[in-house]
Amino acid sequence: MGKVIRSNKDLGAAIRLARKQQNLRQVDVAQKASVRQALVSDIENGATTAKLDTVMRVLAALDLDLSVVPRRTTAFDPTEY
Amino acid sequence: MGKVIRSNKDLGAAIRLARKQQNLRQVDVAQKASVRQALVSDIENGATTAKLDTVMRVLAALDLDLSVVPRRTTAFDPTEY
DNA sequence: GCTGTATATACGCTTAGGCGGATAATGTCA
DNA sequence: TGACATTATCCGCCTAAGCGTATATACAGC
Repeated sequence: MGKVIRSNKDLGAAIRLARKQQNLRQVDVAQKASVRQALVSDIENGATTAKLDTVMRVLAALDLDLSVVPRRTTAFDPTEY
Repeated sequence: MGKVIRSNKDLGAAIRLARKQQNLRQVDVAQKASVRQALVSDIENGATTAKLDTVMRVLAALDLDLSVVPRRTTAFDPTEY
């Protein structure tokens, strides 16, 4: 299911993708999350390792959730795809 | 699957649970994550809104991953439990 | 009780996140 | 190409995350 995040780059990519899919501008997301447009830009570009707090607000603005999942060491499982 | 995180409290609980299940001390996790024991304590108690960066390191130390998932608005689905 | 182990707090310090505000690039389209 | 919309950067500033170190509780087991 969800996209695994292991770096700020990963997070930025996931956020940008979700934002595009919803046809939103950085300003829109920023407003919903109560942050500046500049910060959304930074996060999407992986330019800052934001605070968890901030990340969750931005994700919420995109109707996304953060989730903790066991790190998979198992082999590729085709039934999951 | 994974546990949804919407606050630092949620995160702390998830981390503490995982740590206990692996019979690890805060010191052990701290070392693996290259942070102080005191910080692990703070995070587990939701006392600080840590940086995403730090959170990921701690989770990695517990063989956990952070994941972005769509926020579920759907009704309760018994097949998932 | 006492002793060792684990977790929670404290203090001063450095670093970096996020702000307001503005501006520079970049894209887009008529 | 010009006008507009969107995104990327920059400034100074303030706050808090995280550090090192140390200590204070809490939690065992004997």
